[in-house]
Amino acid sequence: MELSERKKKVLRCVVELYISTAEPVGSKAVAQMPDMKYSSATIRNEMAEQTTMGYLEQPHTSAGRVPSAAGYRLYVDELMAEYRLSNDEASSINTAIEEKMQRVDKMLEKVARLVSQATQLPAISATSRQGGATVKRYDLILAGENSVILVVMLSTEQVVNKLIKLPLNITDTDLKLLSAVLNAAMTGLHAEEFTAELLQKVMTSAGNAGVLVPVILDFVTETLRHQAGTDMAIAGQSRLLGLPEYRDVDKAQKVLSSMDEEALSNLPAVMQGENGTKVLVGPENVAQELRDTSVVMTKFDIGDGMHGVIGVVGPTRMDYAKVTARLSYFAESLSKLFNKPENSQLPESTENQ
Amino acid sequence: MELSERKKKVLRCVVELYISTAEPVGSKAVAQMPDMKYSSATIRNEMAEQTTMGYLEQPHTSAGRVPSAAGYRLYVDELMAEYRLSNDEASSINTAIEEKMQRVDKMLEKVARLVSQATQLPAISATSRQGGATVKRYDLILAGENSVILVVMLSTEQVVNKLIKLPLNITDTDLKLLSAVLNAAMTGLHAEEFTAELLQKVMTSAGNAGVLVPVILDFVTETLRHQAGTDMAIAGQSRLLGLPEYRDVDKAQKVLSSMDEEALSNLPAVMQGENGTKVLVGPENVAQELRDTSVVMTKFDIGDGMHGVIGVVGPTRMDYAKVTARLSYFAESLSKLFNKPENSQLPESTENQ
DNA sequence: TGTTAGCACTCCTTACCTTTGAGTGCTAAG
DNA sequence: CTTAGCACTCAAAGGTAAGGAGTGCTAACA
Repeated sequence: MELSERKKKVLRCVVELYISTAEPVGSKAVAQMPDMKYSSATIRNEMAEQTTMGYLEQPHTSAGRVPSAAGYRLYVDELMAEYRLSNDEASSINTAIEEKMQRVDKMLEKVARLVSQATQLPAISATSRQGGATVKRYDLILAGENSVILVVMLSTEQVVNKLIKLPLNITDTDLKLLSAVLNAAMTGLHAEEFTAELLQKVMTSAGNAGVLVPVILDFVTETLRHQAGTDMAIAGQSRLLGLPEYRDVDKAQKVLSSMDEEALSNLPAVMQGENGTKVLVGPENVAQELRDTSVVMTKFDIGDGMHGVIGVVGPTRMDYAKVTARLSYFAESLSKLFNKPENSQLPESTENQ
Repeated sequence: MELSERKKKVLRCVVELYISTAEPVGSKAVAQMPDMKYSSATIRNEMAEQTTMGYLEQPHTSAGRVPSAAGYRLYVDELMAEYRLSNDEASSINTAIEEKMQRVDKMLEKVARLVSQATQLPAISATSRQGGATVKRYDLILAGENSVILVVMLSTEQVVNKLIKLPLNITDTDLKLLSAVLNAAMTGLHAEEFTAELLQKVMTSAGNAGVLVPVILDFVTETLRHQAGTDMAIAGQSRLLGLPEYRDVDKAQKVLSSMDEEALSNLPAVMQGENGTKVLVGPENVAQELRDTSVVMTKFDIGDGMHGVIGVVGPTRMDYAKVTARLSYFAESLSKLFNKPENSQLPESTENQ
């Protein structure tokens, strides 16, 4: 069933007025909108009808209307005007990403912080991967008398290292052998393939430096397992408190602590398969605590089957157009960044001086 | 000037009652405390006197008394009974630390989370170092056709790495030369000593692989600066909202956002030199936003001139005895953990891409 | 038939007033 | 020096009234 043009227009006005004022919207206010050609009485009828249809709600008889979850849904799906980022916004996002992404190990944290800044809402960023990573190569560097640096390159092009202290002296030749053995026997394997038998086999053939094998294996499996899991960061939680709907401390606390906990760590799972930007309006959230909170999230590509998710949490009354636009742009820029490694840091900025 | 025994006893009662009830304390309530041998009238006089002395405050004429900052100070310094952790508490902290500290790069985050759990307050954990780190050695590993792994070992024995993609082919010999040049010219330097002239000099003498120098230099300075600076994590912010003093959303927001921002990143600086556990009561905090919030923090040792700080943020009315006891125990346990090197569970490792 | 002006009605919000009671300071007696 | 007694203070709680934004409905109008 399609709604009439007028219905759509009115609903859209109500949603947008409510988004910007956070107060129930009266027929008069709608009538006063620039290109609204109807009187408040007509709009009153319209709104009454839409209330029975379930798109609007009335807090009490003599109050204005507030969009229902269904109303928001319709708005997001059909009525929302595409928000086009200004060049300023776009380039400020780009330069922010560019500046902050120096250290990848803090990546998630920084992304979350940036997204939160851009949207003025609490933000979450997370990574997850479909399959498991494997090891691509091992290198061993003798560093001083009795320590060796293990450098491991993963199939994801990520490089991790570990400093290992040696109880006894091991020569460079020993390390060369060990390294050769490792690269021959222990590459291309998933976390669960590092078995005790493999350990035995590698240890015996690694000769003198074989004592290092258990430590190395421990480290590698731990790393791979960690890779497979989900890592996440949260930023800007305090922004929630600035919003009128969270003047109610209990409400705010529920939302914030469900962010703190794992309640939202299924965020990447929700995005499984999906592409583009996903909006969960209020009750569409599974978690009970988020019943009157909306979540907007989007995926970005890290390459090699790995992807990340960024999302924000806010009141159902949030500026979906702006938020989705900014989030998508972020995701796009991040994807570019990660998939263009030669270009050391810069995602192609649309139109930057 | 020493206070009389009776004065101390009364003050202590007031503080402890207020800590547990969050309501202004009346003379009657104090008189009813188990070992209080005076009538409410006597205590009334006592409290009136302590009010003029500045240890107590009266929200309004007909209300009970609330400890002032000076009152808390006195309590913390002299009156507070040492809280002894039960075996249960101690061992649960220990097992928590042991279980969670698998990966060092997430260490801060996990410590913060644990501390927050143990104290039921928002917690911060941070690391900082006294001097600045320097680079001890560079290694370059050719990894595939057109990428090279830079491995940098710092004076702190920390190892960091970065994968660099090459636009043109560079031979192993080129890298050997570059590596030699780097190790000769760019070790032992602090972040601020990496000047433009140095860059020029190294670039010219590095021959073919000289193009890599700017990237390397960028990475290294950023890393050193990062080392010198403070790294920190926050957890459990939402717990603040459960406390009656932060029912006022504006107040809560001020505190939370000053945690989010750098306002508290001077936390390690505050601990500079100091040892043991430090309590900052309300206005003793420099930051304006924290005027009616207390901070308790303590240092722990990571070894190699590096130390960490853990702290919690809460209302001036907080259970100082419990909180300081738990915090100290945490710090102690962490110090032990970090200074037991054969316990190989804690590699100093850094991930990079 | 769709649109609009008018109007009575609803009911939340705000302000103001009163009551209540916990807690005080002071005084006088023990 | 301590304590009982008492008048006083003032925030908190509750109740009432005025104000006003917004509605639904009806009737007139294009």
